[in-house]
Amino acid sequence: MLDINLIRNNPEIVRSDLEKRGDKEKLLWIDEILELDREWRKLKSKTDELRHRRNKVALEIGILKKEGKDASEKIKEAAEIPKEIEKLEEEMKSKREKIDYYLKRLPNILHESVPVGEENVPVKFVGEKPEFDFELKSHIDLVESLNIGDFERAAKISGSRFFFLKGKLTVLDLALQYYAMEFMLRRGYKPIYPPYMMNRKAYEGVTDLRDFEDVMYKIEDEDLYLIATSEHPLTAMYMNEILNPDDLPIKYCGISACFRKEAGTHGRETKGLFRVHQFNKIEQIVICEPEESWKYHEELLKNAMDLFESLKLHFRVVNICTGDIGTVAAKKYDIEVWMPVQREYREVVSCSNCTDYQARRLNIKYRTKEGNKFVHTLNSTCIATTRALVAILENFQTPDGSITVPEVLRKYTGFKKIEKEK
RNA sequence: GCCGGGGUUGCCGAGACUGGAAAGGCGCGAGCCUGGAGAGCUCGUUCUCGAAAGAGAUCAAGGGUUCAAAUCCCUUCCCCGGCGCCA
Repeated sequence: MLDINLIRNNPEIVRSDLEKRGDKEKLLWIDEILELDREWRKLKSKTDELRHRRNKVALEIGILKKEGKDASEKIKEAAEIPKEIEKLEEEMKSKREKIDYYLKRLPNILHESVPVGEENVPVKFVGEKPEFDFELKSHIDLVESLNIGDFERAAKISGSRFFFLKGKLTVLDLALQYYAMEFMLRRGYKPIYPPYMMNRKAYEGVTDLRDFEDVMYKIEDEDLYLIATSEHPLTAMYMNEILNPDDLPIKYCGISACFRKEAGTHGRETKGLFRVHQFNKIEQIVICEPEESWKYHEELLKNAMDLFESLKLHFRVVNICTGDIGTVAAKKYDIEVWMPVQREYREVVSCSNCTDYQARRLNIKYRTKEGNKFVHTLNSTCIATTRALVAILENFQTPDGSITVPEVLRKYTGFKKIEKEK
């Protein structure tokens, strides 16, 4: 959420940001917000005046009664005021609701380095594109031929985009999680398990409202939603708190399953592990003072890059453009791993600096000499196991159809190779 | 799920029965004092509107009663204790 004061005092900043995004609809909102805000403030000073009078009279009644004098005149006067207040309050409420509607939907102010347009800009390439002298199998074919997973039966009981992992592939998934957790632990990030469900109020603080409908699974008859990523509970956990600056930065390594509806992607990649309704993810979270957030944004990216480099996967980093960035992040990097079967770079990591956008919605502040200020929140994938598994299966396959386990994971799997299982 | 006790400002904590200006302490900040430090004293320490003076809001959340609610009534959430159920 944006600061209403920013729109009041520097509407041109907000306008030029929306122009950069090419969002003509929301551009029109600014004047409307300013007008509603003017009206709201007028009503506020009127109602405050009425309240002031009511409070004064009520106090006088108290004094008269204490002295044993007749207060019926004053009581009659005071009884009239609440009706007037109520009328004005209704008007104020409707203005406020309209302002909030717009405010909640206005996107964050972008960092100046965000590329304008529909093209993400590659900023870094790591490793070499691998060459293969045999015919490659897709990860789906590999899973099925090695009997290390089952898509058909998962579809039978749960629907498409669900999966069973079996045997050594299950072990590999857990090995990735443990390896990533330990990797982050060594870099000073505290491992943490969040609740897998969260209520609506907390959810609205962390996510884009349109995503909310397309992505979230709702629990029937409960005010609860399955988390789409541990970023959400781990950021929302400090809702309505004022943090001690000595406790900052907070660095977490979230470990959880993630649940996503993937509405609006019918027909695209309905089978396999790439786009699924449920997967495991190790996430990086930083909550820090505003002055430090750009430093930590680079740190989060570095952590994820180092991890993928240690797995010996070839990837590139892209700076996400205005057309793709969404409403919450001020700047976002993706890591895209080379998938040799599709001959494409595909997203495996998303690394965002949300600046004070989530903090303002969630009301998370920290104490400073100049008063309480909003913190900055950042998040990045460390590893989402299913997409990493796709990359590993396709990049580490051998001519005989087996899979070589990446060196760094062997200590956790206890085996070097995945061959056809019974 | 049932019974009982709770939720007050950054933290602790009084006020509730009997409605009438959110006590006191700690922490933090500014100032006075000091050769310096400490102690002591004074002021400040949430949000909103306002150029300011000032005003309003705020006692878990929401509603009700009342001229007036932290205080009385209702609903919901959360915490603690006991009982029940349970991997």
